[in-house]
Amino acid sequence: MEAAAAQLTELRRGTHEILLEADLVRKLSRGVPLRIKAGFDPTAPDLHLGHTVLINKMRQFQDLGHEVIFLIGDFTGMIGDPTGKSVTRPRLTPDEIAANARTYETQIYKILDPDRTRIDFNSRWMTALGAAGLIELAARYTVARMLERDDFEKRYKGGQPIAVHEFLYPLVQGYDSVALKADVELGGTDQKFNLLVGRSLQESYGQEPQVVLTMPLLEGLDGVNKMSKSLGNYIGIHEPAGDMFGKLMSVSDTLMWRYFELLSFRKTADIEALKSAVASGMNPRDAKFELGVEIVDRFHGAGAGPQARDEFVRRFSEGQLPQDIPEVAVAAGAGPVKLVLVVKEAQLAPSTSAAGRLIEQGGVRVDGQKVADRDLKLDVPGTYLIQVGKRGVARVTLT
RNA sequence: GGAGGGGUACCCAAGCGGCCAACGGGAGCAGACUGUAAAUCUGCCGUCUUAUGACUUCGAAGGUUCGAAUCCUUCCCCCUCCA
Repeated sequence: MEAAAAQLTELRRGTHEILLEADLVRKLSRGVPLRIKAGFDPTAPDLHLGHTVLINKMRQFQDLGHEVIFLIGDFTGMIGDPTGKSVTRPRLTPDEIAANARTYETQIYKILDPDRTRIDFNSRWMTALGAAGLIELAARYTVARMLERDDFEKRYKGGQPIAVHEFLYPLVQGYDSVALKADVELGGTDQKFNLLVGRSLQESYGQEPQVVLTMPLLEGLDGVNKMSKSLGNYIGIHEPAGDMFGKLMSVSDTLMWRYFELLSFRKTADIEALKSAVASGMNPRDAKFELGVEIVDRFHGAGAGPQARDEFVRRFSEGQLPQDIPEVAVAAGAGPVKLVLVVKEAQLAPSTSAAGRLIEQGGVRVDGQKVADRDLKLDVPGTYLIQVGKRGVARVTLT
């Protein structure tokens, strides 16, 4: 195992905050593998790159020789992390939880080492704790300290309701650390309060308090908002290699470095070298290529990255047609059909009106020829190569 | 319980009897420029296979009117203040 100082340098990368860093150094110096804990929602996982920031950090701990616990909060899921908006969630059935856990596995093992990952569920100890245990747990924290959490504080001062059970969320999450004897707990910056409760509860139960390490929320493709599904500015880890690569390429040069920092497994020094190469004339696009290749390789297997890059160059830099052109059959009936209808039927536009607009704007090509006439009709039967915008292509056969 | 404000297209937000398919901004899409960068500029941004046309849309349902997102009635939902 590497020296504590060397480990710390890597661990600091991309990290928002480490509390307390001195504690971490002390723990690392013992040369014994540490227990790293991070909690996840039991609801159906559909991870995007934003989520992987935290998982990457877990991976980093693994690479440094530590033990990682991927904790699924099936018990806390009943409470729902308090936001003031969310209502208590219905309990998932054991089958649903098991299914979600399996989905998690297929996703996280693209990043984590299965041999050094433990998946656990907090219902394991929370159910056993019972009502009496819960009361005992609740006795270890005060309302005043609970109200330090800023959304509680805001709601309390603002006269918004806070249900009593909402206080249980941080307590249960903290108790997980007690049950697991966690050395370090990872979480997003928004988790800071909950993570700190864990520290305090561990002390109360006579344990050495965990180190809290928070990771920033990754900016989405727009570079402004956090990456999230609802904002549509995300890259899902299940997306096809081509889409994944393309989306990474569309990221701004500034954001690219942020992605390198939080998503790449390259050494920090490598990234610095790349940065100075770009500063002295390297095409930023080529640096971005490297990022894209690394990420696509990770989620689609070695080799998929270079392939996606080559296809990207062929397709967009050289303007050639893609390797695989979807074949679409459209039943057109008798006589010539309007192109707008064909475009709609081939799912290249949501409606004929939209297809018409696209034609007017010069966004539609048939067999490579730009179409100018909105009312253009195609002969039936026949096969046509139809292109819409930069991305939409299909070989459409009319019958 | 009392007083008041509001619900408009993906989001924010004008409109308050006809000129409204509905101002403006954001997002999105297409085009130009490029490294499919970003930024910028231009255009589009309800639907409909026959379109100076029809149909659907302004919380819901009714009503008044030649004509309503705009007026009236009832209902549903949000928010603010007082108790």
